[in-house]
Amino acid sequence: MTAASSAPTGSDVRVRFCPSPTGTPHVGLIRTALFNWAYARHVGGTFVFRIEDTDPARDSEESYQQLLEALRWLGLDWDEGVEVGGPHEPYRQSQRMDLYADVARRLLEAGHAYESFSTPEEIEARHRAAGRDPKLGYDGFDRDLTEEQKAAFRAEGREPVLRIRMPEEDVTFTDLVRGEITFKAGSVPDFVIVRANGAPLYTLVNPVDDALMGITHVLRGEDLLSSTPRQIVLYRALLDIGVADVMPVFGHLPYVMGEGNKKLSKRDPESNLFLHRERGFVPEGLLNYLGLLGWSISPDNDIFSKDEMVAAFDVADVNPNPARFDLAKAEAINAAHLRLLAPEDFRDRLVPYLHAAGLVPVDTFADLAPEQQQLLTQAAPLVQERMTLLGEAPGMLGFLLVADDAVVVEEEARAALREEAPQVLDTAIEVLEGLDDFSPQAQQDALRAALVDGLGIKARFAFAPLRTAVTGRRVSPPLFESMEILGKDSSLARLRALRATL
RNA sequence: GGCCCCGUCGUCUAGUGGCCUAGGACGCCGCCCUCUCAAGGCGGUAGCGCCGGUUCGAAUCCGGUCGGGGCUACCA
Repeated sequence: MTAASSAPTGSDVRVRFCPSPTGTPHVGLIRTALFNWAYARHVGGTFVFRIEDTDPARDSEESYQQLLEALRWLGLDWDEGVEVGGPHEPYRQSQRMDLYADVARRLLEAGHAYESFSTPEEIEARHRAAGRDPKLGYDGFDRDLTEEQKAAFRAEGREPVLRIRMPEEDVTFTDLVRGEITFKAGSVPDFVIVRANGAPLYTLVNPVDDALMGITHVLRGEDLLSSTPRQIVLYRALLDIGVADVMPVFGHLPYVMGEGNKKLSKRDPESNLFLHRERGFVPEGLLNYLGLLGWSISPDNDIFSKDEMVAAFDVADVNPNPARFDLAKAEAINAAHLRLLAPEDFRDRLVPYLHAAGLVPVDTFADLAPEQQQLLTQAAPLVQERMTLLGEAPGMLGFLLVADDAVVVEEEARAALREEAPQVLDTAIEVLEGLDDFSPQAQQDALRAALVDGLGIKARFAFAPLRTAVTGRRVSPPLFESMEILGKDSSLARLRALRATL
């Protein structure tokens, strides 16, 4: 038995992203969303965003909101689905319960599903009694119960679950990522689609909605690979009773791994999309990195934009082996995108991070006072190619945004001061005081003449004390440009302040 | 245990029988540049899990083996 696979192409392609709203968005989940989105955009198809909230015990509204925010932040727009609507509303499964009840009833009537009264304990007991492995799963005991037997069970107060009858033959399908895959007959037991209390399960609602929404390509995580034969069998039943029109093709995307050799866990902070955002990843950078997990755009380039990815992406090119989430590489990719940003764009994106650190009173550039706007416009270009994450902005630019007497000289910087520091500072103060032109070039010319040529101190040691005095740090934006932005008075005040402590 | 997936530098990958004495990126090391740190430039480090087979020729095809992973719920 082979799944039909005359896969639709071009604008007929319909893919979906259908997360359960549980917990915080996981980078692996987002990678799945990205590949679905990119594929839809690449072929000019439709990207559907559906929510699978059929587990009241685990689903939360907060998590739902986070999913929306995640996709919006990354710019993964959807054509149909929650919030935007579409021809197959509603797009939250919790609002589609009568649909499932109706399909389940028809499946039962058509004989594809049957009522099963066995408890897990009874199933296991039967396996033991027959000398079989008790972990074998459901044994098909209730497949052919008579009406009398069912009535007897009900009389005992039992309510049945609904199970799908698995065929006595192999189930084969062609995976877009992995090629042909066959599950041996008998290896998948009859599975439950509706609980005894009437609540439909994922095994039912996922294929039913895919069918009802006309999904043509199911691109999802590798963890769902083993449930594919059940889906295909159910899909055939849906085709039979007229609920489905086409069998979708499947593509199983490789896992995103964490430390060691295990799936990146939801408990692992690296899996948390928003944590990356807080640390200062830009959407361009994170998206690029996620795109590299299981896919590559070309043999000799790793840096690409969303548009470039859309132009090049095809699921068929996805690599089937698991990919390790490497934060160091992700950050390097992010740094590359930071450098690619237009100067004003980069500058604007700094503001929320400066605000979070309490360095500026508002969180958008437009709301900043004119003086601060001007300062940032001058300073941002000095740090654009020195930063990996936007979250480094407070550390890099903080000294420009605090009062002269609020500069904190870090221990590391003070410890690096050498014995000639007092002399260097005295000389520098004298030289700079006499300067009318406070441009970086003028400062440098004058200071070099006095410190390097005059005192015979190497440039790297001559300027270090000034850097420490002005910025409080051992590492900072270029010194002379920084002093220019601060202005002569402020710069001198800081130089004198450090000198006074030596 | 059963079923299924996966196996190229430390990591992400390119590679679809000869272009591969295996290319790129991150990391790491060295040098250059340099007011710090970056960026940039140059160079280096390091890999086809193993064994058979097919072939004139295999990272690429086949078989086996070993290793890793996932699933095995009235979760999704």
